[in-house]
Amino acid sequence: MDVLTTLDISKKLRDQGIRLTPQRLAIAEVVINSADHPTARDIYARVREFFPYLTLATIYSTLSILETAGLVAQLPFQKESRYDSNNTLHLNLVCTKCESIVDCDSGSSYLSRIKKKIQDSGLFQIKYQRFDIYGLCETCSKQF
Amino acid sequence: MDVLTTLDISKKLRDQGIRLTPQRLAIAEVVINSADHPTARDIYARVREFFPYLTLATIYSTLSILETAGLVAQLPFQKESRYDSNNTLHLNLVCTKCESIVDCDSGSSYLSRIKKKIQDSGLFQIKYQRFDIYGLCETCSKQF
DNA sequence: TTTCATGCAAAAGTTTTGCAACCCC
DNA sequence: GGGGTTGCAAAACTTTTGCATGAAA
Repeated sequence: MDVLTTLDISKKLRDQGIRLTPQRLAIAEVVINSADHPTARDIYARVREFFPYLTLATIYSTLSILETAGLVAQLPFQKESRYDSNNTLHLNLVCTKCESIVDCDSGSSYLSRIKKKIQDSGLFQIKYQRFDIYGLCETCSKQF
Repeated sequence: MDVLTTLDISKKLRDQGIRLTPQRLAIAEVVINSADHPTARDIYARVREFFPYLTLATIYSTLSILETAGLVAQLPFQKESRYDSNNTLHLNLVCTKCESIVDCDSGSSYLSRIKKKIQDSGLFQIKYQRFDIYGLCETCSKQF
C-alpha cells in the first residue's frame, strides 16, 4: 500500500460524509498509512506526539467511524484489537510469537472463488471476510 | 459433527494428559457437542444446570486447557470469544445480524491449496488458521 | 502423598458511555 | 447557530489471577 497524503485522506473522509477535525485527520492518517496493523494504543501513541491532549476515547470513537465508513477493519484478538486499512482481498499472516501481522495477496484468486461459491449458493449474503493464518514468521521460525 | 459420548470425551482428555474431573468433563462435553460456537457464558449456563457451584473462572481455565490440547479453538470477537470444536479445515459463516456462526466445508480444497502455497514459500510456518465470512444468514437476509 | 483443579473474590485491561465545553460546517 | 466532536472521568464487561480448600492420580 502506498502512503497517502493528507489531502488524499481528507478527500476519503469528506467523500464518506465524515466531518473533518485535526485530531480525526491525524488518527485516520496514522491508521491508514500504517502497514503493521496497529492497536488502538499504538495509534494513540503515534498521534499523541502531535495532539498531546488526545484521549483513547477519541481514538476508539474515530476508529469506529472509520470502520463504519469501510475505510478500516477492526480485527479482534484475544488481548486487544488490531486495525487493518487494507480493504483488498487478502489474508493476514499472524505470527504467534512476535505478534506481527503481514498482509498476503497470494491466494486471493482462490479466496474470490470461495466467496463466489458461497454467494452463488444463495444461503449466505456476504458482506466482508477475515482470513488469518497463524504460525511463525520467517524471523521467528529461524530463532529455534 | 456427530455427538460424542461421555466415554469418547473422557478418552480424548486422557489421551491429552488432561486430568479428569466431573466439572471438566461436563464443560468439555458441552463445548465439544455444541455446534453453535458458544461463548464462555453460554457454556457456563449450560453446565451450571448440573454443577450449580461452578464459576466462570473454571470455565475459562478449562477452555484454555482444551485449547492448548487442540480440542477447541477460541474465536475472539469484539464483544466476547466464541468457542469452536470443529478442528477440520473449514470456514465460519458469521451472521452480523443474529450472530449465528455456521461451519462451512465448501471451499476447503481451495483453503488447503492456499495453505500449501504459503507453506511452500518458506516465508511462514503455519500452525492453524481462522477464516470468517461475515454477512447475513439465510433467515436474516429474508427479513428485509 | 503430592500435584493439580475448584470456588470465591478481587484485579486487570480493553472498550464504552455520559457530559460539558468547544469546534466544524 | 446547530449539531457533531473532543477531552475527561467513570463505568461496563470480559478475562485473568491469587489463594485456601478439596479432589484426582
